[in-house]
Order: sequence, then C-alpha cells, then structure tokens
Amino acid sequence: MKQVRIKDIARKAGVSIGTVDRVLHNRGEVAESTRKKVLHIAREMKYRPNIVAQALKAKKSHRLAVLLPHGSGDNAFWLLHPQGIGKAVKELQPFQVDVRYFFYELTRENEFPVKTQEIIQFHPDGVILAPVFKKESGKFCKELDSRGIPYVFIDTYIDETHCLAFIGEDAYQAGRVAAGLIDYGLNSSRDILIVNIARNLEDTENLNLRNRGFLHYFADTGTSHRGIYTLDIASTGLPEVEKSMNSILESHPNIGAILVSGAKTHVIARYLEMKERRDMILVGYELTEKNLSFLKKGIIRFLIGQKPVEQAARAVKILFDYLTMHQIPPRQEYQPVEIIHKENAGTPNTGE
Amino acid sequence: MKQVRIKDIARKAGVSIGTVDRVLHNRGEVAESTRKKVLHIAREMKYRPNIVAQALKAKKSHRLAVLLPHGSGDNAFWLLHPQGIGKAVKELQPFQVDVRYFFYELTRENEFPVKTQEIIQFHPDGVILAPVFKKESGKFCKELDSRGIPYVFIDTYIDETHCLAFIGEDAYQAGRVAAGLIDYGLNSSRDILIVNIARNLEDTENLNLRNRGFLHYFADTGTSHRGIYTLDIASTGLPEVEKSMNSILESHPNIGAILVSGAKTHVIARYLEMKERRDMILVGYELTEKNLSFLKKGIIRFLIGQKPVEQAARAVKILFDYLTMHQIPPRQEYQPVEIIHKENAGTPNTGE
DNA sequence: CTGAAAGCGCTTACAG
DNA sequence: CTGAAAGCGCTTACAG
Repeated sequence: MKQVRIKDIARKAGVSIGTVDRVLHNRGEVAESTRKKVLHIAREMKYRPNIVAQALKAKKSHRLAVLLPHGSGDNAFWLLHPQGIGKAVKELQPFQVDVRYFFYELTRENEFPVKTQEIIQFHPDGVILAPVFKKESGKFCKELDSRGIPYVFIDTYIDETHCLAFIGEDAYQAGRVAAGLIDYGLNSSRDILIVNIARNLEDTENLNLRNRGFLHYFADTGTSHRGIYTLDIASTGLPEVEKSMNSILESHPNIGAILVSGAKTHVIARYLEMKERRDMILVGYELTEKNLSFLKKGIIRFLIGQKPVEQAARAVKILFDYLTMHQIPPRQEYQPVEIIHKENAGTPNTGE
Repeated sequence: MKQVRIKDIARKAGVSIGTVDRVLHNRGEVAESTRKKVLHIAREMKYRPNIVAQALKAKKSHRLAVLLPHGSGDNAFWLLHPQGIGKAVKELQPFQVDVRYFFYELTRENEFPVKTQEIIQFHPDGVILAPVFKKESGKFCKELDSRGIPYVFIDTYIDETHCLAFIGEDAYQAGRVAAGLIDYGLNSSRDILIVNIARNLEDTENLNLRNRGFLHYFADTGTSHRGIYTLDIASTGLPEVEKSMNSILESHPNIGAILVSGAKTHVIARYLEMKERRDMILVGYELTEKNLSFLKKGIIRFLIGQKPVEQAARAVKILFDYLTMHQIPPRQEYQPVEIIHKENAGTPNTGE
C-alpha cells in the first residue's frame, strides 16, 4: 500500500527521474524505447502521482471558465450556481483554482457565441456550462474538443458531445414526485392544472420531461380518474396571467391543484394570493427566493428542488479531479430530487 | 494576496526558520522574547500555514477514532454513518487520515466505557462520537478535554462539554415536517396516532423533541381539531406490536394516520401490511433499508430523513479542518430535514 | 536557546 | 535524447 514514487519507476527503468517525468507528461524528447519501458513500468507499479507534491511544486492554478445564464430577480434560479461554485473552490482551498464567470442573457441568443469566444481566448483548463442553446453549445463543444479542453454540463444535457460529465436533475422523476405529492393531498375527485410558463427559450426540454413524468405517474397508478388540463402562458405579466388563469379556472371549476412546470411558480402564487384562493394546492419547482417566500406564506404547498448549488459544486469537483488526477467521472450524475415544504424550508440545504 | 511563508516571518524577525517553526508549534526551547516577537509578526502578517507543504512533509496521518452504536439489520440506522465517514476520508484523499472504528451495543450500557478506554489507548488526534449514553459520555469527554483531544458529536448533543461541534438533525423541526405532511394528506376530521418504539435506551431525547415539534405544529396551525393519541411499545416483536395496535385501533377507529417517532417504522408497516390497512397514512423517520422497502411498496407514505451519511462526512471534514488548519467550526450544525416519498427514494442521496 | 541542512515527491530549467 | 540540480513550504533531527 506504500506510495509508488517517480523515483521508484526511475530506478526500475534504469533512467533518471527527469526522464520518467518527461514520459509521464508527454513532454517529448524521449527515445521511443525508453518511453515504452517507463510507461510499462509505471502501469505495472500502478503509479499515481502524489497530488500534494504536485500542488506544492507546480503552483500552477487551474483555470476554470463557467458559462451560465445571467441570474436576476425574476430568474433567480441561475443565481444559485455561482454559490455552489464558490463553495467548491473554497473546499479545494489549498489547491489553486481560478474561476472566471461568463454570463449570458437568456433573452439574447446572439450573446451566447460572443461569450464562448471570450472563453476560448481565456484559455481555460476546463469549462463548466449550462448548454441552454443547443446548436450554439454544440459548436462550442466541438471547439473545446479540438483544443482538448474538458467540459462539464450543468442542468441540460446535449447528445453527441464529448462532455466529461453531466450533472443535473432527473427531470422525469421530479415530475413523478410532484404528481405523488398532489395525488396524496388532493381529493381523488378533483382535477389538476399544469401551467407552463415559458417566456424565453430556456430549457423547455427539462420542462417537457417533468411533465411527462407527472403524467406517467397518474397513468401508472391508474386508480384515479382526475382530469388533467394544461395551460401555456407566454408572459409573466400580471394582466396576462390573470386573464389566462381566470378563464381556465372558471371553465374548469373542479380544478383543485396546480402544478407549475418551471421555476416561476411565484407568478401563479401571486395570482392565487390576490384571488385569495388558499384552498388551491400549488406545487412547483426550484427554491428561488420568491418561490420560498410564497412557500413560507403557505400559498405554495411544495417545491421540488434540484439542488443547483450542489450541482455546481459537483461540477467543479469533477473537473478538478479530472485535471489533477485524471479521474474519469460517470458520464451522468443525477442530483436527488428534493421535496421542500414550509416546515423544512428553514434550514436551506446550503450545507457548508 | 501572496502567501506568507515561514521564511518571511523569519526574515522579518531576524531569526531562522527553525526558530519560527518552534514558536508556531509550541515546541519550546525558545527564549520568551523571541517567542513574543515571532508570534507578533506572524499575526501581523496573517500567516496561514500551507497545508499542502505540511501534508507533503509531515507524512503524519491524522488518527481519528469513531465511536458509534453497532448497526445491524434491526437497527440499520447506525450502518449509515460509517459510509459517510468512508466517503469523507476518500474525499480527503491526498492527505493521510486513518480512521479506527469502535462500536458498542446499545443494549449493553457497560460496554460503552470499555470502548472509550480503548479509544484513549489508541491515542487519537480527534474523536467522532454519538454520545447516546449521557453520563458515560460526559466522563469520556472530560478525559478527552484533559488530554486536549478534540471531539465532535454526531446525532446527540450533550451540554456542558467542550465539544468542537455537533452535527445532527433539527429533531424539533423534523417533527413539524412530519406533522405538516400528515396534516396535508389527512382529512381534517380524522385522528392521528403517535407510536413510540423504544426497546432500548437509545436516543429518547431526539424522539421527544420530534414529538414536541409534531404537537406544536398542530397547536400553531390551530384550525384542526384532530385527536392525537400516543402509544408506547416496548418490543418490536410481532405479537406485542399486534396486540397493542389492534387494541388502540379498535378503540379509536377514527385514527387515519400513524407517525412512528423513531427509526423502526418498518415494524408498524409490517403490521399494517399484514392487516391490509393500506388506507392508513404511515409516516416515520430514517431511510434504513427496511423502511425504504415499505416506502416503495407504498405502505409507508413518507420518511423523514436526517442524512446520517452526510452528517458523518461533515464530522470528519470538520475535525480534519480543525486539526490541519485550526479552523473553528460553528458549534452546532443542523443537517436539513429531508422528505422522502416513494417517487424520490430511487436516487438515494448517497451523493459521492 | 538557535541555526543550518536534509528531505517529503514532484517539476522545471539547464547542461551535456 | 538524458541526467543532475534547484526549489515549492514545511518539519525534523543534529550540531553548536
């Protein structure tokens, strides 16, 4: 169990440690035959570099670029990821990790490629990104691939890339959880309304997955014969929300619960509060501040969380382990689905 | 922002680095005047040792002793903590952390002091313990104090000790969460039964706190006039459980939900399964395997978790940070209360 | 009581 | 193409 050192390899191979190092780091200038011999012995002895020594010597800081949508009051969800990244960097304390953030507006699709170019110029050692815009993200990933820069996806997954890993929510399962909660609390004779608020281009894929899980739950359990209606709202403006909601609730008075598929549950909560519809069971996603305040008031009954803080922290950790120890992570990692109720919202899972 | 080195202090103080080191580590053999000067300069320059260099040189592994109840099939809760400890140690990878486990039987109170003596002889650098037996634990802590060995409590907190930290559940809040879940799903005309299964001496304090939170919830929300009954069961044997349960459910047919205050919810679940009482809402604590299997069958409706794996991991981290960097943690740290439903039990929060 | 030196495992010029 | 040496910041004997 004793640590194998570069020196041990050198001795066994009959070369100097400098040569071993050159081989191990592909710094060239080594005779092919020596190269092979050293590599063979290193593998045989199961050499693992001592990252403490590496860190001490190299003093080389790992540069990470983080590409995320810009978070704001109305879209506070994206404010959470930088917290997680900060936390992870702090955890990695004694090692040098430099993070540079690149934020783009979800409303301006053409800003995205500008940011990706800035990242390329930044010459990062690794990238963490939320690839909300599929096509542009795909291009960017190709560019990173060609430069051998590893990248980790957060929140959204894109096929046909060589991402190191994806960290996100199991959106389908999150939908099933929402369904289970409503099913448990809502009288079985009552109906359900699904509200999709998609003002921007953001993440409709995740919303769809959630809704599919939600519907599957009821298809599976089969016993209930609830009506399930869907309402799409394009704007979060109060007049439009009010108009749409008034109309559907009047025409379907048997609706007893509302699920909001995205993070903007607070918009519907505000409506219900205004209408004094405290009897309505409201369930939504994401623990943003606005949502939490309605949860605490009792207007939102449950929030389903996906732990964005932890996701972001994991992404940093994964990238770091890969950069320092060439540790290959599982390609997909789902964060557990979190159920938040008024009574357990107090101790936010900010950990640390 | 540049790192202050021991060398910088030495230069400024006009002494050698060896002397600085002696002062910093209280290894004596230093003139008082030198000592003061060095200490002053170190503070002034905000010296923080480079733990990477320390780790590289010292090769000194930190010895941690872990004192926990012995986990078993029937008391699987305590099997979870070692997992968390293993995880944390793995995270601390490049640094040397040696863990030695000391398990005691909850049924044999006199085994506890034997184990504590073994720990003293082990000469640990730090201790993590679940101080289930108050009095004996108190004695042990005094002994650790006198030797200057830091210790962290898991699960149970004891006053009047100099513990470095306590990591645990907010039991009161966990009780409120259980209440909120039952209140949400149970018709407001129905009554509730609280079952306490306390075969051993274990942790009645936490159970009491949970029950207090549970009752306070209903007192606070005030609107409902549910009857709330309590049943104490001393054994987990099927005959006794059956007898007690039959009797109370017959005399109180309006009971529609059962809360089990401890980790042995599976005992009541087994009873309900046998009686085919699938209408009964059953809520309990702790994600042990047996509980989880009844959750998945739909017999247990919700489990309230306290993340024992994460708790144990945190304890290791806290102790390590204290030992290596003299980082003083907050004295109490509550892990968030976790709500687990059939639909989010699949992705266990084992994290990695 | 104090200083100078060796060494932890690795990387990085530099000399050959 | 290869080896010897210096040094990252700290700790640990050892000599004075």
